[in-house]
Amino acid sequence: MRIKDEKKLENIYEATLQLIIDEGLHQTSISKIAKGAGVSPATIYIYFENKEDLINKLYLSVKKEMSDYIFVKIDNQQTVHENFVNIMKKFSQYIQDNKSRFLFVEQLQNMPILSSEILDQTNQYFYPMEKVLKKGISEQVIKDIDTKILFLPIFQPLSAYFKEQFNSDERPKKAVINILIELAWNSISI
Amino acid sequence: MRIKDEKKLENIYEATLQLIIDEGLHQTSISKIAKGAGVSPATIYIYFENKEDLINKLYLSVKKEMSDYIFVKIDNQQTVHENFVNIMKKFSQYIQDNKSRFLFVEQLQNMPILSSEILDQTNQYFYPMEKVLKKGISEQVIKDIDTKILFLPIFQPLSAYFKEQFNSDERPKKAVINILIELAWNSISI
Amino acid sequence: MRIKDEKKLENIYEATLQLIIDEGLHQTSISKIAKGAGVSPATIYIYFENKEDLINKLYLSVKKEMSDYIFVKIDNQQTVHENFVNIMKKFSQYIQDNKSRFLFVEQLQNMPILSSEILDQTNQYFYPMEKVLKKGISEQVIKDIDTKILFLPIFQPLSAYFKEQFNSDERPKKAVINILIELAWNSISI
Amino acid sequence: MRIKDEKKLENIYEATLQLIIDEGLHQTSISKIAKGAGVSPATIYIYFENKEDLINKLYLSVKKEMSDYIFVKIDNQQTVHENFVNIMKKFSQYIQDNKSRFLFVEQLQNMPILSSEILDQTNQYFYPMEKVLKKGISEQVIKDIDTKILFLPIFQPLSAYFKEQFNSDERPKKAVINILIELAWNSISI
DNA sequence: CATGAATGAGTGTTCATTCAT
DNA sequence: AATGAATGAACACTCATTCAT
Repeated sequence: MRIKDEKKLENIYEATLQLIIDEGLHQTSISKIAKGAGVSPATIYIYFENKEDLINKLYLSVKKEMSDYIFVKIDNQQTVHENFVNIMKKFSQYIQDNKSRFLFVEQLQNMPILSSEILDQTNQYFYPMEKVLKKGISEQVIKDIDTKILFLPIFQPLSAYFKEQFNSDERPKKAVINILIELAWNSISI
Repeated sequence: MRIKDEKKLENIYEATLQLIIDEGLHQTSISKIAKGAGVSPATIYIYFENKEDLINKLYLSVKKEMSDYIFVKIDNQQTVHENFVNIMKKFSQYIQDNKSRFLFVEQLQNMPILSSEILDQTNQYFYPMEKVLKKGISEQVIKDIDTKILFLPIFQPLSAYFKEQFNSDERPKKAVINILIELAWNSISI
Repeated sequence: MRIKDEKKLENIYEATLQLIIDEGLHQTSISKIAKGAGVSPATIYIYFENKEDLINKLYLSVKKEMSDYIFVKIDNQQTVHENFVNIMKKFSQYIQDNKSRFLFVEQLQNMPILSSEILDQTNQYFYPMEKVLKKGISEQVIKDIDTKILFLPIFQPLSAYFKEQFNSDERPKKAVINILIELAWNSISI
Repeated sequence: MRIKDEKKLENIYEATLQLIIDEGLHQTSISKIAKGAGVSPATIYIYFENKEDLINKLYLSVKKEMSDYIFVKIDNQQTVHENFVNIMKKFSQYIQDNKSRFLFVEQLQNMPILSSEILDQTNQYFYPMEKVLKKGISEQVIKDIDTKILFLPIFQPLSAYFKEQFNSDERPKKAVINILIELAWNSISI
């Protein structure tokens, strides 16, 4: 028996991601993915149950990679503000280094193709930031508001900025990123 | 193009919007739209060049309606803060009263099907808010930052909140909305 | 608007029938039918809901044509035996003149693709023979047995004979046909 | 071909038979058979040349089993009529005890997938009945007609009855079976 | 202006079969 | 002998669009 070719799986993921950000989900067909990955359409069905399953698993894998990068070793010695800024910088760095992965995630985020199980799972990936926020609340540095709500002014403006820049083929500006991080802090801090 | 039957156009728009939010763009076919609108597929091609054109025009029309509602008569007698809060309340009200229109706009926002001309045009609809911000800046109530950037912490967190609530079939909470408006103001004010 | 082309429907029916008797139902694909009928696969879906619907409607139409031919004007003046023999001769004649239609019906007869509604409907087509049998029973010429049961020794041996001959590419023999008709009468008569 | 594992062959046969009567030939794929038999698709190609070969060999094997059961020890002491009735009862008994095997045989009987060699071979299985008929003819109990023709009124009506009952999920009735055996005898006897 | 008929090209998925181990 | 991986070709069906009326 032949053994599963890990490279093939990687190729399928990569082709899917590229197609979705280039042409949109509704133009991304299995046969295009197969062509892009250099495999037969039938091969995709060895690795995934169906198209939906492929998209969901890819989404999960990208989100995991993303949060692994962003939340690597948070220094407990640092102040909450320092923690906050570091995470935001990592977040920005990841997006700039992984434009296509970021755009992929943003495009799929609110689409019915993603199962709620997958969405729940990915939300948990951001737990480290939650911990920092709770520490800030207990230290009375951050407003005492449900952390789920606090996440919104933290990540949404910055994400939207990157999206806008990428969609108009402009490079995100360091100065603006810093401003947005500061505004986010202004928003949530006491 | 001369339009004979305004009602037909309305039906096509309505059917398209419903289908897109119910089943997603990639399940929304011309023939389904035609069936939903009670017209022939061929009729749609009298009103629009092609599917893309239909989607773009619908997007534009919804955005226009939205901004018309939100920015109706801004009172120059009021303070900048009052203006700001009023606009944000209108914005929230519109979304709650027009859930499907809002979700439609959000779903399409980052899709390649929208032409950049359309996106530029819709951005201009938010000019009235820009005016308020500029007044605030000159009065040294609001931080002196490019208004385009200021828009991000203002609208993104609130929009994201509504999306999350709607997608998980929960009603948006008045208290949370007020908090988010306040956080937005904290973010941009001096 | 174009009007439906009756010739196209005829072509689709004919192509389907030929394919099924030549290659069997499980080799008869929509695209082969389309090719055979000189239309696009999509066109078939204008005339029929799906493949199953096409097969069922074709089956119904052939059975109808068949029974219309066989049971045309049964002479009430004649004896039951004369009626019986005439019907059997017509039956044999139809089969010999319409080999492909007969084989089509025989091949589909016991397949799950036929809905029970269709089978019920086609059974009713043989009502005229039932009338003759009932007359024979009341005249004490034919055994007093449920007509549904009587149908079996009447039609099954003859049908099987034709099938065997056609499948081995031999012409059915007049003498054998007459013998089988006689045996059928021997079977059911008192 | 040397067969290592007799159990595997049995499983493949059984899975094929079940699938064909449950879902029909055109829904019965090699991979479904493999799954049902608990083997790899590739394994099936060790035992059989291809799908057609598998179906033909299975058909042959079922027919053989069937005739072995029906024609076991025909008593030469008994009259022809007794021999006839006994065979018919065995035939009926087998069908009732082996509903799925019977339906499988009937479903395939007139399909192009069966090779003519196979069909010829299976016909020979019914030679014992032929012997009885010939004895009856020489004793002038049975009409002097080609035995191949005599087979038709003997087996066809009864088979058709069982098919009808099974297909409409009704149990065959003992009384009807006996009537049909009697009608068959009426048909062929002098 | 408006229509339903018509279509070639495409969809996601499964097929019978072969390959490499 | 036996396997799961792999595949090109096919499947039933739908697509966005155009045609003829």
